[in-house]
Amino acid sequence: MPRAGLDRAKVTATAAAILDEGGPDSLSLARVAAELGVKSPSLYNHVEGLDGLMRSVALEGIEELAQVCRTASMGRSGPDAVRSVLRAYREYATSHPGVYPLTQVARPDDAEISAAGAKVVEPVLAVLASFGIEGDDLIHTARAVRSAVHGFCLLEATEGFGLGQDPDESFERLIDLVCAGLSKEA
Amino acid sequence: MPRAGLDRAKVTATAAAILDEGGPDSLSLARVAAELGVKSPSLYNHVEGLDGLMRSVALEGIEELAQVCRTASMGRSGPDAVRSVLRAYREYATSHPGVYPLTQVARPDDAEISAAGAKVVEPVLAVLASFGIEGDDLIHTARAVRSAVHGFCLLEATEGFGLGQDPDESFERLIDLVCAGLSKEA
DNA sequence: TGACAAAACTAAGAACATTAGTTATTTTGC
DNA sequence: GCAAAATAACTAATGTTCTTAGTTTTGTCA
Repeated sequence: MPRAGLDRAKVTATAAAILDEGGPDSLSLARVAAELGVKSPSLYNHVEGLDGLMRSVALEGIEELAQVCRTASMGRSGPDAVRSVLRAYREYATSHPGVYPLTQVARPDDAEISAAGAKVVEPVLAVLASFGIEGDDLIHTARAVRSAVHGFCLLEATEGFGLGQDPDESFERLIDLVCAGLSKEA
Repeated sequence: MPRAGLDRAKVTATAAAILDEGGPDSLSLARVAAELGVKSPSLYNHVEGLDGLMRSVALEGIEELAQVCRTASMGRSGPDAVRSVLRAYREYATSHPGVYPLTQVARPDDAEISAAGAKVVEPVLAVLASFGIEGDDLIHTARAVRSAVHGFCLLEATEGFGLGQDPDESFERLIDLVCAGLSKEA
């Protein structure tokens, strides 16, 4: 029984790769263990079962997504900032089709996850504030914008759009629509 | 072995109820069978396994959703129609939190599901056409609007919004934002 | 070097989906 | 009304999975 040198990060990364590769149903402890050359009970030394593993993957994904959005918002304001952040958000979602959906299931009783989620919303709030929106307006508007981009990414990930028109073009139009709405709002 | 008098519709309805009651992970053949006073292999006489059952639930849900949207769009146009259809859509989603997500996973190779899905999009297209949008614009705009409402419903179903502000109010603002964007577009 | 913690293992259990083969009950055809 | 065919339930069995418990090996540290 040579030691495999695993840790939480390696297990989580393997799970994320399987998820992005094979879709939501492809993830199992058995699969992860096989990938790592180990038997599934061994994973319990690093991760709290399947639920704990999925939580780890989600947390990692949320933090990456937050980082991406923060970077995209830096030094920008107005429609330019909206475009930049939404594009970056979608870029993350499309390049992590298996992990992304996990990042969007809230666990109100999990402080760590909630805190990470707040970091995703932060840049969005900042961008909207640059339109002069504030207070309750800010929350409602942020929910609307988040809904739009989230819905788009999910539909795209599940092939929900059918064929024909270019999704890239559709997404640019979605940004246009959001910006138009925001300008009228302010 | 008294006969239980099952058929596809009863099995599907039971599955839908379980799903709406207990969430996505609560559905199993064992659970459905227990609910119906039967052993799980018996369900195979009515439904093609778990996958077939989920497909049945999805198809039923899509058809109901299409009906709801069609009704809401009748005799209306412009922002009034947008408001009516989006509200009806959300109303269906919130009252069927377990079934709704199933209605939105596309299966490009399944003609029956695809056809039913098209019937949901139909009223949306009609409403947007009443803004004078047509051609490729129509498709792109429909995708954007659908993304927004879909994303909102999913986030709401997974408690993604956190507490504080009233989701009803947020949804009305989303409608406002969409309408503002559409007016500017046309 | 010897003790202890960590990480792997084997074994076993429970829940599930699914298939095969069997029996009872409808329904249909005459 | 009755025999035959179709239908719907069942039991039994297999394979997969997660998970827990207990064991053994490996690495580290005094």
